[in-house]
Amino acid sequence: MTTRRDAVHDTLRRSEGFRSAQDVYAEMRLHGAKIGLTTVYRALQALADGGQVDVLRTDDGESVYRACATDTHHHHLVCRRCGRTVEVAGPAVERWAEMVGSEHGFTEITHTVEVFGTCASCSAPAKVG
Amino acid sequence: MTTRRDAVHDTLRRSEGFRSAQDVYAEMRLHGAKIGLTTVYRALQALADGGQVDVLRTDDGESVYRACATDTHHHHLVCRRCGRTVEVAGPAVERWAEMVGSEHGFTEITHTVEVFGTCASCSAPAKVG
DNA sequence: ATGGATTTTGACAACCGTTTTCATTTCAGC
DNA sequence: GCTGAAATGAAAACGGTTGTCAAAATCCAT
Ligand SMILES: [Zn+2]
Ligand SMILES: [Zn+2]
Ligand SMILES: [Zn+2]
Ligand SMILES: [Zn+2]
Repeated sequence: MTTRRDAVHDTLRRSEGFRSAQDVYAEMRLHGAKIGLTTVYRALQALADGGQVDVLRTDDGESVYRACATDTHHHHLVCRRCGRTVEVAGPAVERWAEMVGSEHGFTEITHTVEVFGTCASCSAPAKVG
Repeated sequence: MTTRRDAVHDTLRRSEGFRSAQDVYAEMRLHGAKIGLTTVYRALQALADGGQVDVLRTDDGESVYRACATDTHHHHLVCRRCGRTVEVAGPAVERWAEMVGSEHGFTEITHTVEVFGTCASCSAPAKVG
């Protein structure tokens, strides 16, 4: 059954931003979960395949996962400092991608769109003393 | 000296789409170039750092490089079958990304946008006989 | 419950793209 | 030519991920 998969999913849901497999694994172990790294990888893959979590690649090639609140197509605005993530819709972008694709004779058009920035609390001046 | 770097850059310029380091290395060796894989990696990194080539990550985590015609900010429409790539501008997307970021209090906003599809010649029915 | 087939698990090893290391080669300036 | 700095590349190390396979858990018909 899917006890482990659910545990992984739960850990992800409790997280604010995108998390790596090793990340998730470490936290689960910290909290006393009895699970192996391999299983975490498998669970995350399965969840991603089933569309229950979103995946993206960090600049250094790590896959990171997130259990998003909405199950409809959306994109992410993520703080490059703390990882805080907000789900954003972009109807204009969806249309633009479709158009740009078909304009050049391409079909079965898909796209990846991610927005990065420094969130308000991270760009606040560091408090001294 | 930039002899090797130039050679790598040239190989890239002669290519239609995005190429991996190992890809570029293999082709250069095929054509008799005396160069090591390490140097190809270093050259590609340097070119990417200098903004002379664009980089993106394939789904399986490989970095691929392309010498684009324009040196201004742009995005790519790439055929997921043959790799044919066309550079596209998206003023609307640029504005949307900025807006979505500042709306949520984010600063120093950047974005990644890639469009994939099947190009006209790849979606043409396979010729039989 | 019981035994056996089936699935899930996880320690460990293999994989693969990339980076580091470091000894050698190349090059610029003298 | 000589010398120090920079570039090169073979080989080893690295790190995230995937494959292997035997053990453990689960299911199911009896
Ligand atoms: Zn932040
Ligand atoms: Zn979209
Ligand atoms: Zn094509
Ligand atoms: Zn842009």
